[in-house]
Amino acid sequence: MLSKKTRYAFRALTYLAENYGEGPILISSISIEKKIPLKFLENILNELKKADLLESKKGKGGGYFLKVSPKKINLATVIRVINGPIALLPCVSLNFYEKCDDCDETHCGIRKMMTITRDATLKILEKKTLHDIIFAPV
Amino acid sequence: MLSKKTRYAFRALTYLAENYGEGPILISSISIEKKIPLKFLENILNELKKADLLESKKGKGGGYFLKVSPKKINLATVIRVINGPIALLPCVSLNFYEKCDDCDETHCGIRKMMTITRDATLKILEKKTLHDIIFAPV
DNA sequence: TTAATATCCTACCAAATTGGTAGGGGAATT
DNA sequence: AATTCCCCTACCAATTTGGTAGGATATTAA
Repeated sequence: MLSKKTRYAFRALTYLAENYGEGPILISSISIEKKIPLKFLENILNELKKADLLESKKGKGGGYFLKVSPKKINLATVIRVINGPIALLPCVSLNFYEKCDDCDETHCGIRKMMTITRDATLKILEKKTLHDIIFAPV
Repeated sequence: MLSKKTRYAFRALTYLAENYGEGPILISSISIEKKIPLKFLENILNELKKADLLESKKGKGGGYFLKVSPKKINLATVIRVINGPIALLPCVSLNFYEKCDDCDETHCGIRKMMTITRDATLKILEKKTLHDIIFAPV
């Protein structure tokens, strides 16, 4: 399951995507509009910025805004930044790989099944973007 | 990510699947063979039994064994019993549904994307069984 | 140049979850 | 009756999660 933090991240990003191209948005606006605790949100937006998804501007007229178009930010990227691995096992993760002890990976059947699962999941999450969230058909 | 407990469960079930039809297997055998802490394993097997995946026999010659064929136990079932929901959000879960506050579900774009993701994941996890883990091709 | 504005950074904290351990009770088999 | 083995309850330490608090730092406008 995605953490509450990740859900906050998606809601904040959705808001920024809806206002893409309209200049910086205040943290406090996002906080109020999307009902996310302000200081917690600060942290989240900062992480997204360090991951190069957002840019920020300080001082009056400042705030946060998407660094690239909503069509170029896919869901897998967001999840990896805030939530962590997408794969169900560390030994199957592409971005957070960890060897499992007591397991010959080339012959591990569990690993094979989880690899297939990961690929199916990624096929969706890497294709869908913030744009798809906003303009999802009813 | 799957918990360590779930990984233990899969390893224990794999072992039982390999010995399917050969009578009860001792907890202690599984514990030693698969290197799982004995008392922790007791707990896991008991949960799997309550979920109707295993049967047990007490007294001498007793132990645990699969209730049905390895081909009839799919991975989604195991994960749900030990790990919990498969969906990435509670409001998208089929077996552990919870309403999310401040969210009109019929219009929530995030929810739509997570539903698609869930379906793609389930398509694999509900089709693959313990049998597939054992006889996965190299 | 100074005041106002807004992000950034560090530290702390409570509650929940995870991954166990300990010890005995009770049922079945020989 | 003795043994074997499953079953149940309680406890515990470490980690993660979901925050809060307070100030430092950068930018802009007057």
